[in-house]
Amino acid sequence: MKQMRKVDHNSYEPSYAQLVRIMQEQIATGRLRPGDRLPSESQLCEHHGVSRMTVRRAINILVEQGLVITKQGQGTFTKPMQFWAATFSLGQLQNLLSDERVIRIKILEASINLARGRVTHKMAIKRGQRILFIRRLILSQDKPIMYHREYLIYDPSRPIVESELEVTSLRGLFEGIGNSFIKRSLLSIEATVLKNEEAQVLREPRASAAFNIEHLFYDFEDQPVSWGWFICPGTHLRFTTVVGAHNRELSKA
Amino acid sequence: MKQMRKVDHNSYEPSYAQLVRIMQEQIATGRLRPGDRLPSESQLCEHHGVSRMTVRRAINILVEQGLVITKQGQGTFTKPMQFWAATFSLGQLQNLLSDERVIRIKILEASINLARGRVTHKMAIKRGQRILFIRRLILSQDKPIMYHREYLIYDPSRPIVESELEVTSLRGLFEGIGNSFIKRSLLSIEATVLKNEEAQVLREPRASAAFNIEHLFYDFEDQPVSWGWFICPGTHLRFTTVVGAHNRELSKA
DNA sequence: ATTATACAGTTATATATACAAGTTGTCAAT
DNA sequence: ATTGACAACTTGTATATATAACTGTATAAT
Repeated sequence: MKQMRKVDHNSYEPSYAQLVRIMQEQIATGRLRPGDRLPSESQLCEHHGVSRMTVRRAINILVEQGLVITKQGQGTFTKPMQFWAATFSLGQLQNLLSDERVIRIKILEASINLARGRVTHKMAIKRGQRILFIRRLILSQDKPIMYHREYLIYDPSRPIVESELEVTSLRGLFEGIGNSFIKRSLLSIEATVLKNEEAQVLREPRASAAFNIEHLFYDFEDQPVSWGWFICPGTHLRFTTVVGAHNRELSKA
Repeated sequence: MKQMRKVDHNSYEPSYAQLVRIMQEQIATGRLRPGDRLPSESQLCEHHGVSRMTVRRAINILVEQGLVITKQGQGTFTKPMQFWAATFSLGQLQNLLSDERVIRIKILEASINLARGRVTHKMAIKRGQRILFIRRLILSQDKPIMYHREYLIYDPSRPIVESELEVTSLRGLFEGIGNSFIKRSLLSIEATVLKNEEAQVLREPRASAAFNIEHLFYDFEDQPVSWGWFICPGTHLRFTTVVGAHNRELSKA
């Protein structure tokens, strides 16, 4: 406790945020080792000259970040690094479209088909019902980097169809995809090797590695409205993350 | 506001948790559409008969879940589904080792090599320095499901070496990996195709798809202690997630 | 020895209050 | 018409207080 920095009440940084940083520092430097008990909330109050609510707010943020756990009646303890807790964000896809590069979207096909096979099951429609099928190629500097195929419910009363076709930028595509008509989405990522058609379209070597990101969107009536896949060659994409004690941006919570 | 369920003060469920569920429900059912403004905090206080701090606690949880955003001076608004916000957890690897199945770990090699090439760079050691190299095969029901190769700092004063070798269960492997000596870890996932040796070891067809999970562990002195890869054939692994408005478990925050 | 009770210390929940800070609209003065 | 001052309303920060729930330990009764 002696060697712990104190909260500066004259700083512009809120007390709770300072407290979070101080505790993060204690953990990252190893002054608090995994399994150690933190000073109790009342001790922290006294040491830093803040109220208990402020201390609790800071601790809650640490809990949220996975650095500590609280046990009622016992105390608050630092957690060992949890390998399993690592998460990868799809947001890293956005790295592919750094703003300097020119992103274009080329519509390879837009046709109305009759549903059959897996589509009927996935989108909860009857066999033979009409359905819109779109194939898109996403280009960066006129080089293909992603291949998107998608089935859409064909319903003239829903404006989603027209807007989907007009999209010409990747950002626009995803804004269109995650638009106001969508309540939630199921996503899954698989590792695949490029099929012949995919390799040809993407101008990649046959049978090279790729991510397959499948998406299934539901509207507010819990009806599927879109089912599709992004094929991203492995040469362009890599998901990275850091897990454990380290300085991170402070999410206001 | 009229059709909103109220908090039950006689329930065992804390008020703030009830409030979170109620607001989640409002969003998921579409009574609150993306972009809509929530009732102000004071309105929610009055409607539910709770204090403002309780309302704020509930709203903070919704912010943390990515369902709403708050704008000082304006209000709190529901967010449209964010495609980019989707995250995939490594914890899904644990599905591979459902407890019914017998998980074994077979050490294929454990040798002391002289560092050269990328290893020296990644682990911040000098060329020619001695380094431990381990190859492991993770088996489920005696069928190979993962292939792990790892470089470890060779330092007799550190007990990590012996403990790493004794690991015989997958859970133990990861607990050993994420042990108290590790402060943080860099992880990255790539899509690859199996090389000949990998395919042979894993008894998979040549050139089939796989995930390559690379890890780089640091100790509390920020020195690398382990660098390695898990090769997971795509047939065994798939990462899934749900994004948007849906009922989720309530993380106490 | 076992069980029950009391107590101290801890986190969890909830309220009431005050002020700071940001946004928007109103209204008067220019 | 533009500007500026101000009021009204919003979320953000922080304190003070009270009570509940849980854990572990010490003590007393059986």
